[in-house]
Amino acid sequence: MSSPSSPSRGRPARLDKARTIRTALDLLNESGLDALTMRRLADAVGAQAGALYRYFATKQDLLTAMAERMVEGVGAAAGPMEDGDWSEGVARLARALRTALLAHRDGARVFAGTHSTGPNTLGFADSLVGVLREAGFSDSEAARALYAVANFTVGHTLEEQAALRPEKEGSADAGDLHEAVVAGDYPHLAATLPVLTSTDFTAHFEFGLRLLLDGLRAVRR
Amino acid sequence: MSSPSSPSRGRPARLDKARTIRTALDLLNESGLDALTMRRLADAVGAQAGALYRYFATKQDLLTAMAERMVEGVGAAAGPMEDGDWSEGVARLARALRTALLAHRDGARVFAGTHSTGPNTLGFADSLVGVLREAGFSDSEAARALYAVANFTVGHTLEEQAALRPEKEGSADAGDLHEAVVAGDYPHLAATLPVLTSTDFTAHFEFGLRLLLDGLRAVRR
DNA sequence: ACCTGAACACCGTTCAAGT
DNA sequence: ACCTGAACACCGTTCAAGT
Repeated sequence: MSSPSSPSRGRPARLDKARTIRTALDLLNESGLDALTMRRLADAVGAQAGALYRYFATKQDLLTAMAERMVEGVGAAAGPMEDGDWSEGVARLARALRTALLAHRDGARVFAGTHSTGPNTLGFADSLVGVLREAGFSDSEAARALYAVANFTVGHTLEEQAALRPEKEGSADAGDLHEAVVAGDYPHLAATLPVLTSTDFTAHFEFGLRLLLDGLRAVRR
Repeated sequence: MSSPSSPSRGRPARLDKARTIRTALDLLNESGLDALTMRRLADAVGAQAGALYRYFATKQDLLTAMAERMVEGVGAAAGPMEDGDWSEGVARLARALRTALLAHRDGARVFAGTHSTGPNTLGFADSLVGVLREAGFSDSEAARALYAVANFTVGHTLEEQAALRPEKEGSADAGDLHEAVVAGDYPHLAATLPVLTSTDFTAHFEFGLRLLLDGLRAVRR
């Protein structure tokens, strides 16, 4: 029933999977994904790097477990769906996903780089598809809408966290964009530069989300 | 006028930036992003790893140059915009971006991980914003639509290339998803499983793109 | 001016050996 | 059963020295 260890005799296992994942997420928040190494995680958890491989076959495995834990609870964000405002239900789920990813430094990068099939990730997907199916959308419309909303949300949050990252000498930021647009021949970008370099990412996200929801309204006829 | 080198006397520079980028993209196609190391690239180009740093300050710099080169020409995809079908213009640009990313192994990953302010990237952005502004959209609508379309397209293609990647023992694929959905309690995912595990990514992409375009139609009143 | 050679400070992963 | 210690085969990056 329990794996990889039962609470049997012998040493009581100084390492356990859940605590290791929590520590890894703390480390992520403190130092970012690039600084999250198996050696540093082992240090933080009080063990040697090799010991981590008893619980995670690879680093990718660890990252998948972190991604799964990051989206805990987002599937419940649709709320009680009695009144049946499907578009508000979808919006709430999309916002909850973005919020969950934003809650951890480089959260979107971790999530985009993994493919969890755990209950949190699948629970989110099931909720979103469920809201749409119960609103009368076909199976294929609902499934494809899930992908559209999820891919937009992850793509957006990837950009958002990249833009908010402390620019470490040479990595392009909003200032570079401004410079390049002014220097080059981009009349339309120049005209829209204030919006393009705006840091109101919530407004950008809500605009894209509205496009998708209005598009879904049009699909339903 | 020329940097970092003028065609002066001395050795004629066995390395040059453009050729190095081309070789890097070839290497990417052959072996994927994880196998693209400065040492292997140096090998392929007939030099020592350290020599690459005369042309690229960091590996991130190289990746940015690769991303910029990958999207060469996508800004011209809107076509001659006399007739003024803005939605077809936007659609063509989005499709051209996806196609350009798909043309290189891990193309979306490289693109998502960088922020080029080069002429190809900005040319694409200027074209997309231009199509919308000339169709009567406001500056902020056009700018935000650019982000929505680009973030969706990159997010989608990231997923598409991840799904198509050769599954190397343990990385989740469509089979794992099927298994997890059937094993767990996900009624809506179970019902839509055939669509969810479909590999017709063009259909998925076109559906999401249509949502965005229909949403934009609704915005314009 | 351009590149080599060699080093520095790391990585992820494996596995015999200890307890 | 669980973990350590040490190794293996790498990394990105720097920089004196050569030509």
